[in-house]
Amino acid sequence: MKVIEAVEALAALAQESRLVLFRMLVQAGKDGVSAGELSEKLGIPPATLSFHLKTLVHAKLVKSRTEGRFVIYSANYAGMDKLIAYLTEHCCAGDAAQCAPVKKC
Amino acid sequence: MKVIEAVEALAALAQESRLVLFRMLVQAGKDGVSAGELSEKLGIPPATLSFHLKTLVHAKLVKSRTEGRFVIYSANYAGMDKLIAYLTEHCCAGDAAQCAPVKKC
DNA sequence: TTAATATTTCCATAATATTGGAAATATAGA
DNA sequence: TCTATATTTCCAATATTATGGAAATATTAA
Repeated sequence: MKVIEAVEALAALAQESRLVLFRMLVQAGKDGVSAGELSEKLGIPPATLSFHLKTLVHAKLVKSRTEGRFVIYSANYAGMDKLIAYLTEHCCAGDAAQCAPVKKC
Repeated sequence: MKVIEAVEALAALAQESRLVLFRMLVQAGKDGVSAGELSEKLGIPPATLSFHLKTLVHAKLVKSRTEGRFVIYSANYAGMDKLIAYLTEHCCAGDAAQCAPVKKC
């Protein structure tokens, strides 16, 4: 993962609405949630939510599929894995023993 | 870790100069690096760098100590651990098997 | 085809973040 | 004390991001 990609993924999560949104999608699992349901549950107007979803999709943390008139969004676990791997690597660089997450494993 | 704290830590890292800066501090280890040396190595003017350092310190990802006229900055591994733990938890919530970082452990 | 529903794009406004020169602050040494 | 060095704060310009109403697009069902 390149620095720019990491920055984009971090920026996508560095906003309260989007972090809450992402958590909701992670909890929803593979089935995902429609844009409308997300808008309603989060109390965010459709246009605003669409902007945030686009940001997360572009950062490869969320994916979408179309089902009829509905667009279903779901967490992209692979993208999140890459981000966590990047952070873990750079957190531990030079001295792995300093990094608790690795010690715990 | 609360959502707001996670957002602040993510935002602190979601900027290229700061992510590169943080990586440099992680690699430098406990000894840390002075503000001036960071400014020179990164090619960022002192005032701008000071702004970025303040952002990282406020997010608890970096700490500083004063040595004479110098201010030495170093990575706060504990803070980074908390962020990674938060992300790992919320990445895996609901179905731990989906999350590669956990499977690898 | 027409009406209803779902979502996105367009656009303007508002809010927040970034940048860096210049001045202010702080410490060390002569 | 005076000067040099290190860093931060102040401040204003610039850039980026967030917000949401209204219009546009797309699909379904009647």
